[in-house]
Amino acid sequence: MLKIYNTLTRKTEEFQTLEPNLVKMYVCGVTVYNDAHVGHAMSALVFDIIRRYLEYRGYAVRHVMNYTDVDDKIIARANQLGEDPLKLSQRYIEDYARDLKALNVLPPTSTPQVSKTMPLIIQFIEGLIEKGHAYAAPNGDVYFSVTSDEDYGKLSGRKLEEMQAGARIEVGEAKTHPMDFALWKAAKEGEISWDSPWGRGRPGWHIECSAMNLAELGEQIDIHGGGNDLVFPHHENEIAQSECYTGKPFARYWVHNGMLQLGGEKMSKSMGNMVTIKQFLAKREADVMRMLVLNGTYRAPLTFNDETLDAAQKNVERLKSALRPAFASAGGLAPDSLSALTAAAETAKTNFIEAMDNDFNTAGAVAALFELSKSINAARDNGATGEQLKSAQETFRELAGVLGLRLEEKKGSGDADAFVNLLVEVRAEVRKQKLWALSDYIRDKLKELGVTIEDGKDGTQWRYS
RNA sequence: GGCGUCGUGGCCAAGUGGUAAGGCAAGGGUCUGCAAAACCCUCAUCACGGGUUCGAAUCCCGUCGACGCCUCCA
Repeated sequence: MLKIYNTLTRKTEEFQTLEPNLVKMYVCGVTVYNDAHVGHAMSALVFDIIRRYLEYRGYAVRHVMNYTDVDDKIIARANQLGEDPLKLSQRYIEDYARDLKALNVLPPTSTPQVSKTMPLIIQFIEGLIEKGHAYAAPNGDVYFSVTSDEDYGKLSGRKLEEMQAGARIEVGEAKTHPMDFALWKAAKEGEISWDSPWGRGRPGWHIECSAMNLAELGEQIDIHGGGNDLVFPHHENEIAQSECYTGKPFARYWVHNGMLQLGGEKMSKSMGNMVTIKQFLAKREADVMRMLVLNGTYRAPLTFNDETLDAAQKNVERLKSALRPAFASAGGLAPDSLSALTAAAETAKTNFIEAMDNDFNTAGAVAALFELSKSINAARDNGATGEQLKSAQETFRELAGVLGLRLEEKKGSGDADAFVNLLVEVRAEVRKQKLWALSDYIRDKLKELGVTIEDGKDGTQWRYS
C-alpha cells in the first residue's frame, strides 16, 4: 500500500486515486527567462521518480507540467535584450525541455503555457467575480478577495490576522484587503497584454495554474506538486481560486520537495548562488544528479557540494559494476549459491517496493539496490556464468530503471575500439615479458585518454571512462 | 514576530515504541607484478533537559540550533 505525505493534512496518508488506476498529477514547472539550475532539476527529478514509480505500480499517469511564459521577469529580461517576450520564453521552454531530456526526465504528458490558455483564464476570473470571490478595481486590476474564502490559509497553516502582523506586505491602493492578490494585472505602457473585460492586461501568477489544471485535468486532481517554496503564497492561492470556482476539493495530495542547498542556503536565481543544469552536465553525468536526489529525502533540504556529488558519483559507479558481464573463465556457480543469488534478487525487490511505498523512500530503495549489487558481484567473483547472473541483473536493471537511472557505461564512437583492443593485446605480450614500466605506461596513457584498463584473473578488461 | 520542516557516526542518510539500513571517507584483509575494480571484516546509542512506558532515536513538554516560507522563487 502506497503512502504519501500530504502537505495539506501534514500527515502521511494511504494513496487512493479519484479514478481507478489513473493518477492526475500537476506539477508546477518553471518561469522561463534564463537557464534552469540544478534546484529546478531536483524538483523535476523528484516528480519524475514519483511518476515512474506510480507507473511501475500499474497506474496510468497524466503528468502535467506548466510553463509560466508570461511574467514580470520575462518582460524585464525581454526589454533588456530587446526581444519579444513570448519569443524569449519560447526559447527557454525549448531549452528547459532539452535539459530535462538530458537528465533522463520523462517528458510530461502535457506542458501547457499561460500564453496559450488566455481565454480560459479570463473565463475563470469572470466566474470568480460572479461568485463574489473577486472584484475588479478601478485601475483595471482584478483581485481575489481572501476574506470571501473561509478556508483561506489552510494549506500553509496561516491565518489572515497573523500574516498581516508581518507587515512586509505592501498594501496596494486598489485592494480592499492587504492579502488580496491579483488575478489580472492591468497592462502598463508598452507591456505585452491581452484583451479582457477589464481592459488590456495579463494574468496574475496564481490564476494560470488553476486554469491550466482545469483545462488539462478537470476540476479535481490526485497529486499537486512543486517545490516547498511554493506552498505560500502560490499553492495557497491556487487552492483558494480553484475551490471557490468549482466548489469542490481541488487536489487530493499536495506533495512538495525540499530545497537544494548550496553553501548552506537555498539555491535560487535571485540569490545568485546557482549552478545551471548545463554547467552540471558538462562535468558530471545525469545519473549523478539523480543519485544525489535519490540518496536523500525528497521533502528535506538536499546538500549540494563536491563531497556529496563525489559520493553520488561513486554510488553510480558502484551500481554500474553490478551490470558488468561474467568473467570469461567463469566455471559456474554451485546450486546453493545460485539459489542464494535468486533469493537476494527477490529480497531486493521486496525491500525496494516497501521503501518506495513509504512516501517514496528513495534512500531505502537505493540501499536495496546496493545490497543486490553486492550479491551479484560476489556471485561473479565466485565464478557465476553470464546465464546465472542474468536473472538477478535483469531485476537489478528493472529496479534501477524505476528510479530513472541509466547506468550506462560510457561508449566511444566505436572507431577506436579496434585500436584499443590492439593496444591491450600488445600490452598483454609486454606483461608476459614482465616489462612492467612499459605496461604501466600504456595503462596510464590510456587512462588519460579516457580508457580504463583492469587486469583480472583471466585477462584484461577495458572500458571508456 | 508568525507558520512549517528538521537536528542520527568525519560526511550524506534510512528508521515513527522493542535494544541503530545503506553509501562516501577511514583502517585491516583476499586477489594482483603493481594498480584499479570486486569481495570480506572493523567503525554511532541517535542536539540538550525533563516526562510517559516494562521498554523511546521513535510519544509528550521545554531549551538550544539549522533551514524554508511570510516578497519573485522548484
